[in-house]
Amino acid sequence: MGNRCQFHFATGGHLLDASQVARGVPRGYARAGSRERTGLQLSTIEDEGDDAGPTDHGLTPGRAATINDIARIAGVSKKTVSRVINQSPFVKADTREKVEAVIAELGFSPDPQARGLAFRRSFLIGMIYDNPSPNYVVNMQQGILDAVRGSGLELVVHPCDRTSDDFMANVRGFAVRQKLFGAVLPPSVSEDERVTGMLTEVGCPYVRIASVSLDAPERMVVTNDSRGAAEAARHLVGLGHKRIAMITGPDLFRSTHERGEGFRSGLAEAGITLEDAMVVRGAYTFDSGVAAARELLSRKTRPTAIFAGNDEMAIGVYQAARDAGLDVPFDLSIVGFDDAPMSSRIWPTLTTVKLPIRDMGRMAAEKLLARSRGLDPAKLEQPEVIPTLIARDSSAPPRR
Amino acid sequence: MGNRCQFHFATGGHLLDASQVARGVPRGYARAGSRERTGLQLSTIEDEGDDAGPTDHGLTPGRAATINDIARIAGVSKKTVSRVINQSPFVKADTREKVEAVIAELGFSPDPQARGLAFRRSFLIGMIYDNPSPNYVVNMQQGILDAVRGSGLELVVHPCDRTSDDFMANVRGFAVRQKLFGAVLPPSVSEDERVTGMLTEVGCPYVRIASVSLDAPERMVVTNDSRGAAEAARHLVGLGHKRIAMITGPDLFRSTHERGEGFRSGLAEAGITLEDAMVVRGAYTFDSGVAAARELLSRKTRPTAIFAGNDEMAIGVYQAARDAGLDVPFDLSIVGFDDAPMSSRIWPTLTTVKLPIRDMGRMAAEKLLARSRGLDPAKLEQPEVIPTLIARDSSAPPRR
DNA sequence: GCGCCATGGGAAACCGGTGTCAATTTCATT
DNA sequence: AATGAAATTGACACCGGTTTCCCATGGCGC
Repeated sequence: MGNRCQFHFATGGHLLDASQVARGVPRGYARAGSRERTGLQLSTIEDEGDDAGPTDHGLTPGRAATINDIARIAGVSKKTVSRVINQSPFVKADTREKVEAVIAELGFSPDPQARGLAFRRSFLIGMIYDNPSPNYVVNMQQGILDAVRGSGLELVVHPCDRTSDDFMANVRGFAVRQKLFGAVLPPSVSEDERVTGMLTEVGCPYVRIASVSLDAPERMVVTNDSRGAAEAARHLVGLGHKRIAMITGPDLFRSTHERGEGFRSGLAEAGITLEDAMVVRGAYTFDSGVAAARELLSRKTRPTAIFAGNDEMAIGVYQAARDAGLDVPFDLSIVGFDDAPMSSRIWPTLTTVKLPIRDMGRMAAEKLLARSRGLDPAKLEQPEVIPTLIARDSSAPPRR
Repeated sequence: MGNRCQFHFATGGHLLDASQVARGVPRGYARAGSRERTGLQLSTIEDEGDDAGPTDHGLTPGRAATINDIARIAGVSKKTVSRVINQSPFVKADTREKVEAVIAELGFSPDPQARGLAFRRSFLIGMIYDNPSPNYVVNMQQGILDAVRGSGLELVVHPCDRTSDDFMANVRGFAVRQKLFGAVLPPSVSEDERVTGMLTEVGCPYVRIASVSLDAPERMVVTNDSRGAAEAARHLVGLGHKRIAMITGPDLFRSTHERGEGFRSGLAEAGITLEDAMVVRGAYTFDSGVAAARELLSRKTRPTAIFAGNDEMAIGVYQAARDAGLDVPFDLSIVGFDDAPMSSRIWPTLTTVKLPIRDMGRMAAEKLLARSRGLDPAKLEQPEVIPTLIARDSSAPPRR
């Protein structure tokens, strides 16, 4: 077996050969400034090619350049290099240029670990979630990465189980140990006050993503689920439906309430009342959707349209409809929520309410970043995220 | 150019107040050993509750305990504490116990940044991928996390675009800057020799996940896609199909070849030849599946069964079949590959070949970890991952 | 020419760990 | 009891940055 990077030692091997330390990677740096004691500047990072062939400066080849190398070669102290890196305004223009030239030439980039150690804060954003939907999770990750691209920040994923005994200790340990730069909390973790309280206590910045404002604006990305659900109601009403039912999510989720209320009020606008008998609780799972729909469809006067709290359950409704011999959309219209990938592939394609999850992730990360920049007020007061209705083939006027 | 990611503070704001530094978090530690110059022991971490109320030792409250505190209180040098943390065998039993008691009492846990700085290696595992399937990505992340739980390692996700110009510089920058503990490379990144070559060059350990062995066993998790595809072929042959077609993936992917060859040889076992005319290239996307199936179904003698290289395309076949007025499975049997979540929700449910993605992620991470432990040979020589056929409702004997 | 003040820049300590290497103990032997 | 090897332990430098504190410099007003 190859012994590249042997880490064990019981066998006498020793590990992590220091000679294997990586080489430098080129970067570029930005300008601008603040006061001394600037603290935690994120550098603008561009991964350049390997083209910047450094002329020999007496560096050990194979060893990444450090701030000391830059200082020596540029003929300044390391503190001055640090000032340049951190965009301190107290550096004369020509000194700055000289240092930046050396930095560029050697492809120097500051070590995040060393920087983090000195800053008492890492350059890691944690995404802490307890959400079973791969689509949601991946899109949100993408969004967060969209926002941090080039900032030197990285994304650490931390799925967890909110019902587990050690949930709080686990999350706390994660945040504290990693000295997180910030945490992004999607539902349902975002709705857990224990978590936000604990994060505040340990000094970890966070941004919550939820269907209702639960915190200060700079710590919230609010998705107006209620409005999306109302939109769904209007859509069904517009098609001429009167006997309308809904399958809600589990009580545990804030979105269950918002989507329920939104739908109810959307119907109310048209003078239609969502009867209690027409509301069945689901669990945001496929199976619960099947069961709930079966129940609804067995009513003496069955609904002509069903709004499910999420797509997963809506797809379950398809199955119940099939079992009942109902034709979708003519015998039964179905509307979901989320726009899961499946929704546009199933037949008939599912009318649903789409949440721009990736954008939400990006916005959340941008709020986290805003603190380290000039506290961009525009970023901090981003308007609510408005879901959009995507009308597809699962909804149609009720058969007369 | 957009100025997203401005880090300037022209506005004078400075960030991340150092006073926000987090507090300590309780931990426990493990034993075992090696020789001096041990290096990089992963500690066993248990997130205990907040119960370990430390008796006063004159620590600044609100500040996490450091190795210095432990040393002072235990009456030993910090180096000895370090030895205990790193499970060095050169510590007398009673000294170790004394130190461990203090560590437990104060809930001390070593700072990964400081440790990483000294080790010249971080405690981060990078998952570097270019894979559009949320299901694949999330499951693999889960698997990796399954393996690293309690080890103090964290997972940093790094999606990327293999066709991008700065792909290599980007990945290299990531690995070098973060001094990754290791990288997990799922397809298609795992098949890119430029990446593995670069990682080797910069001294970053990695494990590749692919449908064929491309590297030393300790750096490979091999999924026998070929065997899975052969299983699919046997399944269809067993049902009595003779006119069988296949929709392959894009040439770019190794799995395309493996699945193609496996299917071909599976049919060959039964004396059936997969005619070239019955093989259409897809792109692993829904739309390409629809298009490919349309083409196949327009042949003078249309196939009675279609094997698609992945579920996404298989679902596309459903649509083409519907458009052609064919009943699945009686007019046309469909078999996919992956067992995407959608496959068990669509109707008729899709017969498919399931890859234990989560397990694959776990195995990959375990190989990474094995290096830092006692090089568990069992972990390093794990057998191939065998996909399993899941027979559902989309396949049936061909109509007479 | 002198004193003052604002600014640019450097020396040294420090962040919280680990590696090196020598000093101190412990213990079996002679 | 002296001796030498092996087992333990600690002092100190160092990882690669940042912060604190202080000095040097230069322009300006008198």
